[in-house]
Formats: sequence, structure tokens, C-alpha cells
Amino acid sequence: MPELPEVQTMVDDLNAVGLPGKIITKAHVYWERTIASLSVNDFKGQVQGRIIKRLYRRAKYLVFELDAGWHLIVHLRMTGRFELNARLGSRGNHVHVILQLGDLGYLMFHDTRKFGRFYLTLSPCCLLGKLGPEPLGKRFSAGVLGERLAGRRRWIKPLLLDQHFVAGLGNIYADEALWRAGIHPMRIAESLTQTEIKALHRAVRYVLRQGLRNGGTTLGRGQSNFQSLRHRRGSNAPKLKVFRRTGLPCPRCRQPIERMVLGQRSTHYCSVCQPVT
DNA sequence: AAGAATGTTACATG
DNA sequence: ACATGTAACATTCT
Repeated sequence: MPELPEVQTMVDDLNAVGLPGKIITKAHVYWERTIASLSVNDFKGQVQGRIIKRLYRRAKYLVFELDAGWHLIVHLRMTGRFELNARLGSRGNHVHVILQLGDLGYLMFHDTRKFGRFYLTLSPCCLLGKLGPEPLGKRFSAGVLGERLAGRRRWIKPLLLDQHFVAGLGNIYADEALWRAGIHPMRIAESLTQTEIKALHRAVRYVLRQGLRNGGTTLGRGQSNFQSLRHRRGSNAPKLKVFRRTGLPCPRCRQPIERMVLGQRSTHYCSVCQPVT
């Protein structure tokens, strides 16, 4: 579910409620495979009593920087999210990890599909080191994008989804950015012209910033959809131009939006605004 | 009621 | 090394 704007929204909301400075007083684990890097016992032993020094986002990871060099790195995958509850109460159906944070309450990791992962490590670089540039960072210029595209013969959309190429884009924002830039998802990366590279660079940043501004994209009403803390839903869905809009008119030219599967991912585009050649 | 779903990765094949 | 496809993870939603 969550891409850069959704993860950043989650991080911002956790910071806003005062997570930094809190101590993880106790950890409960109800689905062992959520803890990816250590045994559940070692995880509890190492995480309990640690202070959360700061929380930030890298790519689609939430990074909890703890004391003594430890980092708790969480990937929400498709349906992960955090809830903050005052009391332990009756644990919801899909809550797989609970971190007790002193007087702040209980940070509950809710994840219907159970794909989300917690990595507790002293070497955050192992996970974060090989990721591509942050698309909203200073280092990600049109020039850098061009350099990274050079010599690549893959289709542009799967390349945009590759976190080693650029970090944080997912299926929604990749489709939206390509539509905005007028680039067909199957264009060969190295064939993009300078004009197209600039347009794509602008489009990527535009759609991500827009998503951020709206607190993320929430589709539908089910519990598997994105919610930030306190069940806050994102309001970016009405801004989407092509994603899950198959058959509806392109906002630019009224041609019905088409859908195809690329690299096993549903892909939405306008065949008029995004010609193959 | 079958198919799809906002993500990643291991493995196989070319 | 690069590129591409498939299956797997597990459950819910349409």
C-alpha cells in the first residue's frame, strides 16, 4: 500500500505525537515472521529499554534511530500501518507487534496481509545503503535522472518501481508520473529524450509532493487501505488521473484510460497522451 | 465467486 | 552483469 507520501505521512504523524525521546518499555510479538532480522527473543531483549532518538523515512522504510547504535527499520509493504492506543485493551485482529512507549501508550503494528517487516540492526546501511536517490532530495536533479537512465534498456515503468534506481515510488505514483510526463510505460529507458527526462523529473516530484500535501492516497474504505495514525485517511485519491481509472476518460484528451500488466503490476495509461513511439 | 490488490525477493531462464 | 518472468508471502476487497 504505502509509497513515499504515505510512509512520510505516517512518520510525520508519529513525530507529531512526540515519539522521539520515548522509551520502548516493552515489546509484544504475535506474528513471528514480522520480525525479520533477529529471533523474537533477541528482538525483545535488544529493543526493550531503548530510547527512540529520532524517526525518519528513507525510501519506503520508517527508520527508528535508537540508542547504542541500534536501528529499528520497518517496511510496511502492502498493508502495514501503526496505531497508537492509550491502553492495551483487546488486541485487534491484525495487530502483530506492540511496542509499549511509557506514558505515550501502545504503538500497535497493524498489517492484514502480514507482509510488513521489522529489522532491528546495528548496521542500517545493509538495508538502506544500496537504495537509489530520494526523488524529493536535492541530489535528484533532471541531470542525475538522465545519467541513471543512460544505458538502461528496461521499460521505464518497472525501472521507476526499482528501489535501487530511485527510492520511494510505487505503483500509484509511477503511473501518475508517467501520465503527467506523457511517457508510455513501456518506453525503453535509454530512449527518453532530454525533454522527456526533464518532464519525467518534474512529474515525479509533482505527484509525490501532491500526495504528501494530501496526506497520502487512500483507495476504498476497507481496513487494508492506507490509514495513518488515528485512522487518518489520505485525501489524494481524487487527484489521481489514471490509476485504477480504466475505461474512464483521460482528463487531458478524453480517450478512455487503458490498463495493461507490466512486470506483474497493473499499469494504467492513456494511449493518446502516452504514445509508444 | 474468481481475480486483483498501494511491495519485495528468491529463483529460474535467456 | 543485465533483463524478464514466475511464485511466494496472506488476507481482504470488488
